[in-house]
Amino acid sequence: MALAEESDWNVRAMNTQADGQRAFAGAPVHEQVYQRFRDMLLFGELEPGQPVTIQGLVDLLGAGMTPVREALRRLTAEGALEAQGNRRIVVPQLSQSDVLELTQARIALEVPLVGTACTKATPKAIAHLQAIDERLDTAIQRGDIRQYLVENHAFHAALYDLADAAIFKALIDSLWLRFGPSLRMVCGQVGTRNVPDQHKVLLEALASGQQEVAMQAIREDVEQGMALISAAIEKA
Amino acid sequence: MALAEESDWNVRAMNTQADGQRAFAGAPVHEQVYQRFRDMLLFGELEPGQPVTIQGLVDLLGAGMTPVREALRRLTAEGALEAQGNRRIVVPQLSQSDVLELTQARIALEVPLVGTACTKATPKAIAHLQAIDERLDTAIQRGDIRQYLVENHAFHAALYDLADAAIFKALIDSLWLRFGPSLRMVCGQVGTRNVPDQHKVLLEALASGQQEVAMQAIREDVEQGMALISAAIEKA
DNA sequence: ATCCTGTGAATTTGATCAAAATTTGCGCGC
DNA sequence: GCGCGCAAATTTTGATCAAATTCACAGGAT
Repeated sequence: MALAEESDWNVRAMNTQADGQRAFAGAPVHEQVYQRFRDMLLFGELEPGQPVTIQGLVDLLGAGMTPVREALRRLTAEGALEAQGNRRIVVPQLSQSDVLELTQARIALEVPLVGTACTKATPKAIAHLQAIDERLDTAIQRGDIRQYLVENHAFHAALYDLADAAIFKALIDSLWLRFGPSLRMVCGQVGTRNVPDQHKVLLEALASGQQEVAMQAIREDVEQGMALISAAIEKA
Repeated sequence: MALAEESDWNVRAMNTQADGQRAFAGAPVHEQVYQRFRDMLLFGELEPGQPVTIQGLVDLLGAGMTPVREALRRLTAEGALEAQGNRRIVVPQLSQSDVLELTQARIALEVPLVGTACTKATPKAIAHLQAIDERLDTAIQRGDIRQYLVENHAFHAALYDLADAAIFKALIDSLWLRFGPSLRMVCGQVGTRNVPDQHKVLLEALASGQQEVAMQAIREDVEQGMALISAAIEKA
């Protein structure tokens, strides 16, 4: 399995140390496994079609079987993983119609959410978004695919947080998990340099409160991004 | 303590089990637990705010701990249950802003999906929907709240199945799970007789291929239904 | 081609450990 | 003498694990 092998992730060791107040020190193991695997899906460390075995994760992360099970079940419920009827779990492979449907769903949810975000944007929040976008540009110039994916996700996440709409956010997160694994294919074929985005337009519209412009910008951002995925699938 | 209430729904649960869900006989236990609890949420057998304990389900469903855990983890991932930071799980209580957001999300997803369904509706499928709607009316006339909820859900599920859009369907299912527990409050206060619906308009529009009319009908159906929930919450 | 069987993984259970909530009990002030 | 609050003990529940069981698939024998 192609899972990254930096797992000095022995949870037990960390917990038996001083009862640390660190980021995930107190969190349940199943939560840690979930977060870790979720990042791997979102940031291109797993390939579509790749089988995911419970045993594999148990061995790799040094965690017990039950927490791994729960994390996988949770990800399956979110559509991030696909349970084939027969006890097998795989990273989903998107068909062209899947991509089309994902595009429509993203537009249906993200466009109105940006509309809401536009009415609640503060100068401070906009500055935060700009800072993320600058790091995003830096990652592109360096050709750092992984960092690009991280910052791009952070940008959208921060944007949607503005709207203060937990339910929309959860639905959108679910969608991102579905196409996350396909992004690596895109970057592998297109390269990060040619990735277009509407972030600059969006930021200006947010700053000046032009709701319609912002909504059109996110719509195009979504369409462009998903079109890249569609093209990448076509070639493969 | 909430033991009284818990034993209440648990008893009901055992009764429904005795009635026999042979359809899931061969399915894994965690799947069966999931289906059962999901039905309980959707069809008003659980109250918002009610605590859900793992061990309670273990004892009363006679299942092991791991399958129950997995089912609950899955339901929390779908937003059907709420994990309070401290290891406790409860049936979520919707605030007014939650209801508003749910309404917007339902409209954002269900309206376009009905648009798609409209282009794919066959006479046979429409007849099926009409059959469900008739059973729904019968349930209303008999004042059978549970059956009304079942048929209403079946109607919408069959409608969305027409569109053949698995991702939209999954997102919408997630939303239904969120407001399911609140429906009982609605029926308890309003009674089933006064529940309005746009199903007749919708069916005619489907049959004649009037896409815009169908979309407007589902929009109003959603708005009316959610308005009832909003009103019920206001009184409580 | 069908059936049998071996292998490996998923599923499930019961036990064990840890954390949270509840109750208990004691000292203190009124 | 009578509550009141805080802290320790109890008890309930959740989290985790290791072992036993079940299941699906692959290869070989009939």
